[in-house]
Amino acid sequence: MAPTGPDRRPTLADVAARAGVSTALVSIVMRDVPGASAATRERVRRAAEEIGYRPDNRARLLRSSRSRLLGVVFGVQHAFHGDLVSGLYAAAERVGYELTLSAVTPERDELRAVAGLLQDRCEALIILGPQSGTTALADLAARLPVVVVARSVRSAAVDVVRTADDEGVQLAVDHLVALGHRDVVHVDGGRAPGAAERRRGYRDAVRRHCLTPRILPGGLTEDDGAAAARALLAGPLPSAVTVFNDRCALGLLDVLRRAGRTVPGEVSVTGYDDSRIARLASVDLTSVAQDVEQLTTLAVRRALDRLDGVPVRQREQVVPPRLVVRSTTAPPRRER
Amino acid sequence: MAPTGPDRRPTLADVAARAGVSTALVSIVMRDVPGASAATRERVRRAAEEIGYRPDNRARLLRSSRSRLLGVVFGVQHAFHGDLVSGLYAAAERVGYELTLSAVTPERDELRAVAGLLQDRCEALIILGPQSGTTALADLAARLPVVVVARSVRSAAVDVVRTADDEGVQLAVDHLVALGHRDVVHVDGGRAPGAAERRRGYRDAVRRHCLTPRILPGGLTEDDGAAAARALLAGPLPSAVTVFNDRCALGLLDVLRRAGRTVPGEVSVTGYDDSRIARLASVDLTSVAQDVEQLTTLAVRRALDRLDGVPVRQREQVVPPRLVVRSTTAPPRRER
DNA sequence: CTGAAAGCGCTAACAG
DNA sequence: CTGTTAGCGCTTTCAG
Repeated sequence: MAPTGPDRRPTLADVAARAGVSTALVSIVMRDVPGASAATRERVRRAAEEIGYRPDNRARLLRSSRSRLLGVVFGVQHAFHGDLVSGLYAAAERVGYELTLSAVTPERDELRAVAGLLQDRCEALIILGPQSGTTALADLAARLPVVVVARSVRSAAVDVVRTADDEGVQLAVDHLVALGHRDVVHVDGGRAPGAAERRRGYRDAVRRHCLTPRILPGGLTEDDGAAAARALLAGPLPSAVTVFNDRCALGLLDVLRRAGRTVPGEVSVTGYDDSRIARLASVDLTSVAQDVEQLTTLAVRRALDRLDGVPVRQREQVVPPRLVVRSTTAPPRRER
Repeated sequence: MAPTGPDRRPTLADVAARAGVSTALVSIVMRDVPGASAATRERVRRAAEEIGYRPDNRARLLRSSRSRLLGVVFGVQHAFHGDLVSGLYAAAERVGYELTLSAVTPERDELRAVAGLLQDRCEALIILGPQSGTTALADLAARLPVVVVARSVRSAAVDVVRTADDEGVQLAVDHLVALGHRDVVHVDGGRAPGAAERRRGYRDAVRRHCLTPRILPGGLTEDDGAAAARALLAGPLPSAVTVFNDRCALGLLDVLRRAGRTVPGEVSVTGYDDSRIARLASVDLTSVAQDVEQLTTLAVRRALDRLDGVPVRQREQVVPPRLVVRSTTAPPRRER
């Protein structure tokens, strides 16, 4: 017996009528722009309050040419994307923009996620670690500014904001070598975003130290790390391992320890992402941190610059990573 | 020197002009509703295609009374919320609704998340594991249908779809007792959504088996589990532990194993959520699974029922959980 | 089956 | 400082 009454949501006109002014005035007051006396302002505000008025975003956006809306495509599974989304909200708010989110799920691919945002008339798109191919992204960028975060894209059409992933792994390797390790293996991320850069960073760093690179296929999940650990256990253990990301490192750690190998006693291990899990007291994984604050701020700024037609020097902005040393790395055990 | 040309996005009118028909016809064709001949349909479609027309959601929503939009509030940190969002997308699509997401982040509270959705003229709200108080939710429900997922709320105003969390822990306890355990401890979730129910389920089950309940304060993160494990290690170890959720169980497992205790040799452990992490080969945690498909389908359906004024029997819909037995539970070691 | 016309709720020019 | 006047792009009567 729900009263399905005529309780239409109050509109600008309702407020105007109640306050005895024109709708335009109400609009001015609601948007906090100059053009109304303090007295009127107060009266309008009260009227709006009394009837529980809330501006209609849709109508507002429809009317104004700029929607002040940024579309964000993110993977609902990726913990790191969660961090990025948090940062993006903050960054967007600082510049007076709103975010509309569109998730990529196992059943909902990037194409669909993007399509939804396009219909919402976002001014620009920020895509986190996209899986789409370069051409698809370029096509998209022909329609509106596209900023890709946390993945490098070889296309002049899209902007990229990413961490210097090669540098990140180099930091890890340098740290291990400084500790005295001479036998450092890398477990990679396969075709995941950033994996190629990290692999390269590893190779460069190892060569620079005149050591022999050895790369094991990994991936981005704990299972991939576990598999890599089993491969590692099949032969003589290296003294240190740099792993593609924290999740993978976790799986690796787990299998290693179950096999009775001590970390960092027999093997030192580094992860990547400085995720919450790495910070856990019980895990306490040495890891490479990405600067979320920086990444998100730059991404939003770049989107706005494109919208404002600000000339842009570098299409790709690379943010330096930071090594967070914890307890999974230590000097190698002396064997003699 | 970006050509800020007059390349306005094509509108209905543009398509109409190109196809030599009226805008109304185009609207009909684009929405796939009856009222146009196959020939016209084809012609309009081609015209739209040629100029790359995309309907403007905002305008569309503004004009039609029903937005066919469901607002979803979720925690960007919670892995389980990610699963729920995936399910909600699918469920909404099946009934011809769209989702608009609004994230709760460390800096963006539920209130803000909800405010954003209200402005977007969602028809109803689906809130995942809300932290808001009952009164706040009730106030909200006075404005539009509110469906709360994965938390029970004592209010006649909002609908609830949740797992029978008490039953879930009971399943775990029954399983452990069946294995022969007589000393089962529960590590709880404090004030987290569902924690009270799980505590109660534990207590009931233990009493039913004529055992003595013992509850340790826990929480929802790995660190909480680690702390609980340390507390546990301070005294004689129980033979089994049911933990509030998988993350917490993970932290507990880790500390236990580092202390040299074997699982499930000395202690059996169960988690809750059947998260990806529990399924990892290297973790392989016995856990209670929530039926995401069911939860999300019911949530969407309930929202629609409210919108359609369908009379509703039970405000709260409770979905049975399922125990997934893995390798962290086994018969207790005989001690004599 | 098709087209003309009237708004949805709001903002942006103006003119008073 | 205030009010009037046009629409934003679309859907929806209602005639033809």
